[in-house]
Amino acid sequence: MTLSALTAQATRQDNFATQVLSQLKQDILSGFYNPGEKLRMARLKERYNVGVSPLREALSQLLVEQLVVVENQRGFKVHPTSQAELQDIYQTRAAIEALCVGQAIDLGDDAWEASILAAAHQLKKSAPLLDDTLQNSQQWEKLHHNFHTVICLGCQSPALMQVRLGLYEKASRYRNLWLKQHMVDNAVFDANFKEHDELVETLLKRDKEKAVSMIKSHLLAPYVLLKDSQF
Amino acid sequence: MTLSALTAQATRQDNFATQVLSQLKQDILSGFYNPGEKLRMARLKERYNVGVSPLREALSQLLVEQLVVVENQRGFKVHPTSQAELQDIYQTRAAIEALCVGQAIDLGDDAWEASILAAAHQLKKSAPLLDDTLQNSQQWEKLHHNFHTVICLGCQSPALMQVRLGLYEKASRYRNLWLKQHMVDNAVFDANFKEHDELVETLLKRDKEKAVSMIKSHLLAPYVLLKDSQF
DNA sequence: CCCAGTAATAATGTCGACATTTTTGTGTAA
DNA sequence: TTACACAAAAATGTCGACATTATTACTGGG
Repeated sequence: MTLSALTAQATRQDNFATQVLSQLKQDILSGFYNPGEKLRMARLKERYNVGVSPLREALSQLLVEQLVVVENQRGFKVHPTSQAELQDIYQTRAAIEALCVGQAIDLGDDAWEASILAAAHQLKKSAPLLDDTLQNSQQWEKLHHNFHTVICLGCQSPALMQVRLGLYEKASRYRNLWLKQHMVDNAVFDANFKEHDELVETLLKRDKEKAVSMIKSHLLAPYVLLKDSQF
Repeated sequence: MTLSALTAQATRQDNFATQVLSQLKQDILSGFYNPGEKLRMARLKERYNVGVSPLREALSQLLVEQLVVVENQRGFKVHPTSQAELQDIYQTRAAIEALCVGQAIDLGDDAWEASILAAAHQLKKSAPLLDDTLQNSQQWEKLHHNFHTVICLGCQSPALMQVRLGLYEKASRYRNLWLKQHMVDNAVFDANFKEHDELVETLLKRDKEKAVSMIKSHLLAPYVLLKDSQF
């Protein structure tokens, strides 16, 4: 216990289940495990260097987040993918994030506007690196997500933000699976630099209707690419 | 294991964690445990007749649903309540359910309309019993929730329905805590029988704007009562 | 050759035990 | 009396072991 806790450079304020949760989630979202793949305990124990108890706790949480499924006495599997779920997730995500943006425009203050400009700036600065390594691509995606998160934070609703995050994660799984399959990186989705500038402008002008509409199409753009793929 | 599994009349297709999850959730939502109350393992083991493993799995799931909180090495507590969260939950719930209703009006078919009429009928039939026992009151609340669920099902989005359910549950916790505190039953909230009739009519007419508006005010009505209470 | 029934193998779900940490209780000194 | 240090008690988090259940392999009959 002390051994692996230290080797894993664990903050002592997290228990094993919490650590395993984030690793396991990352592995599922990144496509390390395939949809529907059986998650045998022996293998998981070996990979994450923990016993079954923390593993089952982590898997239980992923169960609620619908990233794994369970059948009694038959263990855990990675949540299967489907065209129907892909569509549901992307469309619902667009609707939810549109809701966030709409409320943010009503409620956002000066600090909100400032944070948007800051996030947009960081995003733009990292854009030139896009064609570079996978790591840079992931870094850009992180900034991209941060940009949208900051916008949504203006809605001032933790509940909405949490729902939004869950949908983002599930969508990112489909995106990652697609990227893995097609051997390209995030850059494919994000040729729309201009959209961000225009979005910022629209938000600062508090043009609710246009901003909501832009967000929806912005988030559904990747779906158009993904929807005809095989998962 | 076999013993308690049988005494609890357990369907063999559910493991202990699943059974404990529903009981524990029910106990939290019903207000059996107080907000912020410490959930000591010894007590939980005794109450639910299981070991720590299934308990921790169930609690892990409630953690994701934000019905409990955890601090490392200090165990689990019931999620605390707050005015801020009360407001966030009720307002977000209204927004989400309005979204469901809006989409349902766009997508709902004949079967959807029929199911609404059926649910409304059942609800109306059970209304006369309202002043009766606590059990009838809970039965009515169940039918009431079913009525709204059926309406929302027209949106044809499992993701949205799941989000909606989570918010309903959290809202119901606040409602139950309030009821417990004020020593009255659900009937207080539901003097609005006419609203249901009018809502059905509006839905069948596909008057989206009016239906969305009605749902919002319908769901926020209890909040007006709750918001000035002490939790 | 293929299928059914059965034995073996493997994997799951649960509990009890142990080490670690937190909390409680007690006594001493200022 | 209050504050602090230290000891005792309790509670948490984890693992290994065990019973139960599912899966695979094998054998014999059709």
